[in-house]
Amino acid sequence: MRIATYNVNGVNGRLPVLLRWLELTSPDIVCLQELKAPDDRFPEAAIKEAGYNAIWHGQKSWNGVAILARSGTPIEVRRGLPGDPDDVHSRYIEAEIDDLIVGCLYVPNGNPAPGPKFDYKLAWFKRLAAHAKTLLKSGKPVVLAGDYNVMPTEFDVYKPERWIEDALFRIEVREAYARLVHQGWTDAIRARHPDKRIYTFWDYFRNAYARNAGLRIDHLLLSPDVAKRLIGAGVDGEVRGWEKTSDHAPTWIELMNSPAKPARAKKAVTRTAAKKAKK
DNA sequence: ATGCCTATTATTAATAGA
Repeated sequence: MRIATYNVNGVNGRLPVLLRWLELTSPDIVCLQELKAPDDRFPEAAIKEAGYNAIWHGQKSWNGVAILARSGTPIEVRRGLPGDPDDVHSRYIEAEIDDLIVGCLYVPNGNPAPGPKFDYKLAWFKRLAAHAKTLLKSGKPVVLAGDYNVMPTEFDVYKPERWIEDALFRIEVREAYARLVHQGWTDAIRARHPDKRIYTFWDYFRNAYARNAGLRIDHLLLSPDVAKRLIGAGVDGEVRGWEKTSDHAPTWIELMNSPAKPARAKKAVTRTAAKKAKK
């Protein structure tokens, strides 16, 4: 099964692009960010027509997140992160889809940094990490997918030195991301492609896409059970080249449909056999 | 160091994004 995350940058303005991409790649589950629409302006009918059930948490002008599922209905289990009842931004929604828990998130941008927006980003990240830990402890299979607004390492930026002071790359944010992953999550794209330059975002400015001046800021973090089922991961980069497109590209993982026991057992045997053969 | 580009909201300019 395929799970994708896509910062659409306006779900109504990008609707033709979104529908074309859904038709083309048929992901089973989709996490959307930056709907930029209030709840009553979510294009439910068009999404339904495309074959998806959806839940969403909208907001006027900015933010907004949604989860789409092709088979079955996403059952909403949470909207908003715990820890701050005064936080009015629509940046987190969580669903149960079959046996899987899917958290769809949109981390604050945080610029300019330092400043109150950066403080909000760090505080939000702290709440995300606390909730992520709770999810891990639950022992359920979990995917936390979305726009994290952080490039984890220098390898994830076209020109790291330009971004040192930026809220997406400041050391505090990189460390917060590293600590989150260290809880026991797998950064799926990096796990599948350890040596490959991969970007998920290209600025509208400066002809960034044509120059491949990109950032890797959209991530799918997998709990241990889900990580064992990971058989593929990638970015639908060509979508970034379409007309009236988002500045982000859809980012996805492919999971084995059932727990990975038989395949893993086979692999382990093969490795042991290879070792013995060497001796 | 800054603008560049693109969207939304509200009316021609401001704000946010990354």
